[in-house]
Amino acid sequence: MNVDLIAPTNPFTSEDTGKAPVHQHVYERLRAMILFGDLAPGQAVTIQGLTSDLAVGMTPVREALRRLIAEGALTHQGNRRVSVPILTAESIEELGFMRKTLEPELTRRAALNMTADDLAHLRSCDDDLNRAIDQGDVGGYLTHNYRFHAFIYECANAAIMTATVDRLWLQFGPSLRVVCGRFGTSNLPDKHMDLLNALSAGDIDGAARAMAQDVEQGVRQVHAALHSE
Amino acid sequence: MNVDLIAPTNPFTSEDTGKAPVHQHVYERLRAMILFGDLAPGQAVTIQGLTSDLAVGMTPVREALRRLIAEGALTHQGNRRVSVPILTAESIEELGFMRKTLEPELTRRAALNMTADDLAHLRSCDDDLNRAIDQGDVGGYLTHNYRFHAFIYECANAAIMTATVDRLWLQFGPSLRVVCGRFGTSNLPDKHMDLLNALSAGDIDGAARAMAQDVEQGVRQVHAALHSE
DNA sequence: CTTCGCATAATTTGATCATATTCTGCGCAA
DNA sequence: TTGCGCAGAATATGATCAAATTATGCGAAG
Repeated sequence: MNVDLIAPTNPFTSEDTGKAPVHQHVYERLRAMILFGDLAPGQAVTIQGLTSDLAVGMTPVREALRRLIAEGALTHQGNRRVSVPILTAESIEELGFMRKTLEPELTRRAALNMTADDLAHLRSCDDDLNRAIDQGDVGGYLTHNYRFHAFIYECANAAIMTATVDRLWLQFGPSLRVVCGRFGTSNLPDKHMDLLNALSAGDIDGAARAMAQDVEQGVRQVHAALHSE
Repeated sequence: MNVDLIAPTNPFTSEDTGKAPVHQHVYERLRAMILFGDLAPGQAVTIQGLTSDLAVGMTPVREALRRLIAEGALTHQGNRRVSVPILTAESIEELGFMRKTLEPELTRRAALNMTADDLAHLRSCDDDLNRAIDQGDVGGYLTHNYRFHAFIYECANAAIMTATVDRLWLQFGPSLRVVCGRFGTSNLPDKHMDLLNALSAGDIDGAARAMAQDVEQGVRQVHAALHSE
């Protein structure tokens, strides 16, 4: 969702801070910006810039950054400088291997737990996704594609594995945005239809296979895009 | 808690004050304590306790804790309370699946890069490990077992995968200590000999298989120990 | 006279600490 | 048993110090 970066002294904002800690707010904000490509690979992130942009103290900002660095979403670029990591071909290959291993397994486990309501919700996610693709809405594509996958993994009831995969997506995010920005949303085939059909039919192996192909496609596309220049 | 401020075996004690940030020192200290079982599962960790024990401000402590929480080594126990996580049977199974998937792959990649010097060093690690086992030195066992595995994965030249596996070990650490404390070091068979032989012979598949069996044994042991009570 | 290079100054940024504020949990009393 | 208040701990801010990068100015060479 889009939250306004401006108007930090809005009196209505004091209500949302009453429940969640500030550092978590900062974390979620930055996380979304990274995951959905608002920050480009290589872009520098400064503590004091965030404190003034978000109108919060530096301690919450520091904690959020430390957390994101630990998750691989940001890196300590040399001397006291934090930036969005630029993926090398080797990094993409590693992330790809782990994604191709873990995400089909999560899909398998999710298939065992999915209710009819879950499937319906998943279908609506995919509809939103296709709508975004048709409209060439890159941000919408990234958001809904993530929600589609994240919802499946949530159904797997495997917190640690899901958290691990989430980290992989965080590292993929900025590069995915670059790919989409370069080629648009027209050439973004996915295996979501196969996946939904397999899940509906209770075909666990088929669902896992469809997910593996979906991941394979995404990884291949990013790899090709970042190597064609 | 028992935290000695002076580490005689630390080679960086002479010049560390001018080079490394305090929060990293705190992080590494806590990380070692968790990894090698100095902190028991369920044990609470307070910010103010660490500030007084380590004689540092609370900002570095907060950052170190936030980082460890992000890595899964600590958990936010309910409201504003941090503790060492207690692994459920499901968590162990998840960690086990990921370890059994990733660590053989890292072994495979390491086998391609290993030099004779690397192998010699690995052998010396294993010797230290066996010595610790013979002497019933639980702390030494945990330390050298970690070093043995960590060195292999370092040779794989796969930073992201290695970091992911490191996180898994961090989550396993405290429970491993419980197992060793309960059963001692006598019943700790490993497949390190098979692994070393396969690596020496250049048998990549054999090395991966030995690693898979080693991980399988460890996971099974922890699972059994934490379920037998 | 202009331009390049190096040394020094200034600004920016990160790291740490001390302090204030808020929230949670526990004990005590009714 | 329930409500109130107090102690303790965590969150958040601002100030201060250190380090690094950038900006600037002076001198020498072409």
